[in-house]
Amino acid sequence: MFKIIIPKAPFDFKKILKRMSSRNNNNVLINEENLSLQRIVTIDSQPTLLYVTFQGDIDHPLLKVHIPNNTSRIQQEKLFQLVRHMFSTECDLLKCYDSLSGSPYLKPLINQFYGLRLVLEPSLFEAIAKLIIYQQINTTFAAELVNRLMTLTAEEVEVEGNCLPIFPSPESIAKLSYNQLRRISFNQRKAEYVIDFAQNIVEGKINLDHFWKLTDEEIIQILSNVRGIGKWTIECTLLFGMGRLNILPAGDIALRKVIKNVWGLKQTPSEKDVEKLGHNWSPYKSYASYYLWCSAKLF
DNA sequence: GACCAGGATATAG
DNA sequence: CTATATCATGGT
Repeated sequence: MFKIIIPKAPFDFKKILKRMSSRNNNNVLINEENLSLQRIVTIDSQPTLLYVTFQGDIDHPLLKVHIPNNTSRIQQEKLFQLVRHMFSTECDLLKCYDSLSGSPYLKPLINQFYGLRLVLEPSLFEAIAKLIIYQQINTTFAAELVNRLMTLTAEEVEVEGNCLPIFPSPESIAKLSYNQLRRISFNQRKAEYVIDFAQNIVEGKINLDHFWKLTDEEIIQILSNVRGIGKWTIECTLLFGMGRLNILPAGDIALRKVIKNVWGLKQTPSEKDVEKLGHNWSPYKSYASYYLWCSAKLF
């Protein structure tokens, strides 16, 4: 059993998968040849296999979502909604490109990444926890820390011979001790940030489900008061965790370096320089940030 | 071995 | 309000 979801065109699933592969997350199983993706998502606090394949082409895209056994209608609908959310199927990219293509620096990127959409984590908690882990250290090491964390909490589901790790729930992380994370090479602060954040969620001091109704500014207000979450993490939460469209993490070191190269600057621009460059990318600053970021790694 | 990584905080001036 | 030390490990 499966259901077809029709994303807005243009929609390039190959580029989307390539982007996901470059982030080497162990809890996502990607097959770039079949254009398929598998991972475990949580629906009604129940681990559920998400298995998506792609058919059609960039301008006539079809996402085929497999329906797991023993799921109710309501759970199925939540799963489909999650897929739309994860792959930003409803975003009007043409309008976005129209707005950004005024910049001669961005136009080549739009051609290069045409049809590439934001890829969001299925869970906002997972997105924020990972962002805290990704602060400051190089991305391969950060990905390794995430993998070690998943090994530590040891939740996984076997699917057709493949073990798919599950990113731990807030409850699961909240139970850990700082020393457990230190043993897998978290520094003391990172261990505190991640565990304390999870405890905030468990105790209900922060309600992430409520965030979807809030404006960017209201979310900034709430997250600013959380230890371990600063400007960069908030901006990335809005962008990569929630898919908000007008975010430019101007202080990000990777973004600043790409801009230096793309603009041919002598030295790396400051955060304020980047903000000035991007001030007329509204209301689609997020896709400018995203495509610049992607061009940094050449995926 | 130095220096930097898709930062944040505490502290001092 | 700006400047600086600190974190800790892996890649270059």
